[in-house]
Amino acid sequence: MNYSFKEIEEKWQKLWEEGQVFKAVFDAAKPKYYLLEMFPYPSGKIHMGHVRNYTIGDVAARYRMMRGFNVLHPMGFDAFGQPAENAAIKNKTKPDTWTHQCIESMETELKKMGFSYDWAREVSTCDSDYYRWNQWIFLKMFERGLAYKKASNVNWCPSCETTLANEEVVDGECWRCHSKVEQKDLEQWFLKITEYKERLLEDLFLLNDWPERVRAMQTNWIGKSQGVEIYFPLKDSDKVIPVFTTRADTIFGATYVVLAPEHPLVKEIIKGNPLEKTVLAFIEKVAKESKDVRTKEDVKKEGMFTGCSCINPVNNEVIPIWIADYVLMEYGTGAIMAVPTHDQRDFLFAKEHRLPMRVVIEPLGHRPLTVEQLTEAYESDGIQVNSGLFNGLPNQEAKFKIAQWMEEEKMGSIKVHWRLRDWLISRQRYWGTPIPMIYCKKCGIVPVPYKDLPVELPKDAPFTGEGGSPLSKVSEFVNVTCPKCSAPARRETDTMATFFDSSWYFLRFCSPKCNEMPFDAKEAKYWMPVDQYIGGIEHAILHLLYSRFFTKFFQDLGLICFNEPFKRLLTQGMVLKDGEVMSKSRGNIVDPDSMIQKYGADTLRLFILFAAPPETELEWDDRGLEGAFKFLNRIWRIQENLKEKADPALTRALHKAIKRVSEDVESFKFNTAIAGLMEFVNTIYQSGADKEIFSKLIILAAPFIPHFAEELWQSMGNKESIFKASWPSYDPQMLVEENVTVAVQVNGKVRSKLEVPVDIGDDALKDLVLADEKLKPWIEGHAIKNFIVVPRKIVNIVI
RNA sequence: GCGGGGGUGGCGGAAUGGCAGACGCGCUGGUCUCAGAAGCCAGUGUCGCAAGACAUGAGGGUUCAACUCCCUCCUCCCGCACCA
Repeated sequence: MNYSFKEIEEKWQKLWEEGQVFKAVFDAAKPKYYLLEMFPYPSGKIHMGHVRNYTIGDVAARYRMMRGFNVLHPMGFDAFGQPAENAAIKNKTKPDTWTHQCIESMETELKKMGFSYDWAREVSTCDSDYYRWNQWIFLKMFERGLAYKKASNVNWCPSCETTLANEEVVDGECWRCHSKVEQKDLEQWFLKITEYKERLLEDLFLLNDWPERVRAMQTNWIGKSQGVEIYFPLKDSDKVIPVFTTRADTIFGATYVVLAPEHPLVKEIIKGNPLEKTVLAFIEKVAKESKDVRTKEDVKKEGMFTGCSCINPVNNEVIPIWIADYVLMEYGTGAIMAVPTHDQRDFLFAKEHRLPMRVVIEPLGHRPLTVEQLTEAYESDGIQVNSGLFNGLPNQEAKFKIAQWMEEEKMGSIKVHWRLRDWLISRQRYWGTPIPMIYCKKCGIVPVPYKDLPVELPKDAPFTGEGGSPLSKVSEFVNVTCPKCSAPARRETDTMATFFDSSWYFLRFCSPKCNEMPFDAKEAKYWMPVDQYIGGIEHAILHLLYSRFFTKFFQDLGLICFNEPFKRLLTQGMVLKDGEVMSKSRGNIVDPDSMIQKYGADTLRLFILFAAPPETELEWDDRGLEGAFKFLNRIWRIQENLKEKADPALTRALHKAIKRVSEDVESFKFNTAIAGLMEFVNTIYQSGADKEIFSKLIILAAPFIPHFAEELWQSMGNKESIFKASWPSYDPQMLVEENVTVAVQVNGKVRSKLEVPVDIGDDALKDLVLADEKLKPWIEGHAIKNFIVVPRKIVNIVI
C-alpha cells in the first residue's frame, strides 16, 4: 500500500497556513537568515524550472529554521511586462485582470508544493503600493542627475514596438521575442549606471560566494580596458583625430588611420576634396547595413581612402586616413590606428587595399622579421624594433613606457575605456510603471512632486494592438497642469522597463507594507543583505547588475549601510527532457501539477533534489520520480513496524547520518544528503527502528519532504510542528568505530583487507599484515623497500 | 580569439592525494503469489571459468599511492567579441 500523500499534503498546507508557521517577525535578538529565490513572472502556471528553483530554496530555508535562525523567506510577483499586454490584445481582457488571475492561479500552484513562504509579505510589482516607490526612486535619481533624458541612437524591437536596453539585446535580437533589433534615433530616459562602473567592478571581488562564471560575465560586461588615447594631427589643419588603443607598443607600426563612416569628422575633412562624392555614397551605403552585417567575421571588410592624411605623432610620418565599415562609432573614439603587422583585421584590410606595413615587434626566436615573411599578423609578444627610443625593449614593458612618454610629450593621454553604457529604461508600452515626469512648454521637464505619487496607471487604456503607447491615448492621463506654473502640460507616456521593478524588491520584502518609504531602514538593516539568493543564470548580467547598482544608490542615499545586496548566489541548472530544455515549442514539457496529482509534492521535491546537484542541469526521468516515491513508502513502512528498543549498533549509523546530512545540506549538496538518508534507511530497514531513531530520521528528512515528515512527526505524538523542532547534533565520540577495515596494498594494488582495532599501533598493524596468508604469494621472496601506513585507511607495502 | 565550466558504468550521478563507481534508475536471478503488480533477498564497470588483468577524454610527469596535483593535447557546453 502506498502512503496517502494527497490527504497528508492538503492537511499540512492548511495547518501551516492557519498556524502561521512560516511568519517572519523582526527580532533583533535572534540571528536572521534571509533566503530569497528570484520571484516569477506571473504567467499563470509554474513550470519545472520554478519547482526546482523554489524547492532548492525551501530546503535551505527550512533547514535554517530548524537550526534556530529567524528565517525570512518571502515570495511575490514580477507582474508588469509585455506578456500581459499580448494576452490582453488576444483575449480582449485588461492586462490588470489577466495578471491578477495569473497571480492567483500561480499562488495556488506554489502552495501545492508546500513551500515555506511568509505569504503575508507577498508583493506584486503592478500594485500601486509597490510601483509608487519605483517612481519615488526614479525622482531621487533624477534629483541626483542619475536619471536623464537624452536623444540618441537606440535599440528598437519592431515586434515589441519598444526600445530596449543594451543588456536586452542578445546576438542582435530582442531577448524576449527574438526579432531583429533595429536602430532608431529617439529621445529616451536613461539611468546613469556608468556613474557606478568602478564600484560595480571592484565590489565583484567581495562576492566570493558568487559563482565564478557570473562574476566573469559581469566583469566582461562592464569591460574595463586600459590604454592610451593618441592624437593624430590632421595634415594642413589644426584638428586632431583621437584614437583609443590598448596596444601603445605598436604605435610606431601605425601606417594609416581608419574612421568609422559615421564619424562626425569625416564629412568635415572631405569637404571640397575630389573624393567627396564617392565617400558620401559609401557612407550612405554603410549606414543601411545593420551592425550585425558590418561585424560578421566572414564578410569582407569594405573601405575607402578619404583623400586626406594625418600625422603619426611619434615619428611625424604622413599617413592616409581611410574609412571602413568594420570600425564602429560605439567603441572607443570611433577611430582606430591601423597596425597591419600586429593586428589581424588590419592585416587583411591592408593586404586587400595594398596599404603600407612595418614590423615593430619581433618574436624572440625569429629575428629579424620582415613584412614579406608575414602571412598573418604577428600578435604575440616580442622585442621592439623600428620604434625609436624603445628599440630592444620587450613589448609588454614598452607598452607602459611608450604610454608614459606619449603623455609627457602631449601626443596622447593614458585613458581607461569602459564597455558599460547607461541603462535605457523608457518603454513605449502600457503595462509598466509610469515615468513620473511632466512636460511643460514653459518650464520644460518637470518632475511630479513626491506628494502626488503614485502616478497611477489608468486601468482602462484602449487596447488595439496598434503601435504607440496606449497611455498617450488616455487624455485624462496625458493632460495635466504643470506643477510649477500650472499651465497646461503633458505627462510622459512611456513606462519603465520592468527590470527597474525587480532591482529592489528584495528590500521591499523586509517591510512590504511600509507607507513612508520604499522600505523601513530599521527592518532592512536587520534582514539585509540577502544571505542566499537563488535563481537562473539568465539573470547573470541584467537583473543582478541592476540590483547591485540600485543597492549602491540606496547606500549613497544613506538608506542602507551595506554595498552588495546578495551575499551568496546559487544559479540553479535547467531542467531538461531528453537532453533538451523543456519548452512549449519542443512539446517536451512535464507539467508539475500533473506530477503532484500522481505522486504528491514531496515525491516531486525529493526527485528533483536527488537527481542532480543544484547547479547542474537535471535530466527529467519518470522512473527516477517513481524511485523517489518508493523511498517514501519505504520510510512509511519502517514507521509501521517501530520497535520498543532498536539494535544499539544503529545509534552509530544515526550519528553518521546526522553528520553527513547536516554537512551536505549546509553546502547545498542536496543530492548526496539524500543519498546519505537512503543509506541510513537501508541500514535500519531490516532490523527495524525505535522511536528515538525514527524521530531523528524524519527530522533529517523534513526539509526535503516536509508534509510527509510533519505527518509522521505528529503521528508520534508531537504537538508542535517539526519545523519548530531543533536539528539534531551528532556526538563525534559516537562516530569512532571499534574496528576498521584497512586495505592492504602491495605496490599500490589492493591484495587484502584486514579488520583491525581502530587504535592499533603501526607496529602491531605491521605484524598483522605480515602474518596475512593472502599476502604471502605477493611478498614472499621480495625485499620490502617501504611500508606505508595511513592510519585507519590503508597500508601500502613497496617491494 | 578572450573568459567561465565540463568529459567517470547502459543512464542520473559519488569520491579532504589513500580500496574508483556511494546513492538511485535500469537490468539479471531468486522469494512471495493461482497469476501479475508491489514488497523482500542476491547480483550487476570491462575482459576472463578462475587466478587475475584492464578501466575516470588522449598522452606525458610528480608520488609509496592520482578522477583528484603539474605539463601537452583533444572535445563538449556557456558567456563575450572585427573591443581597436
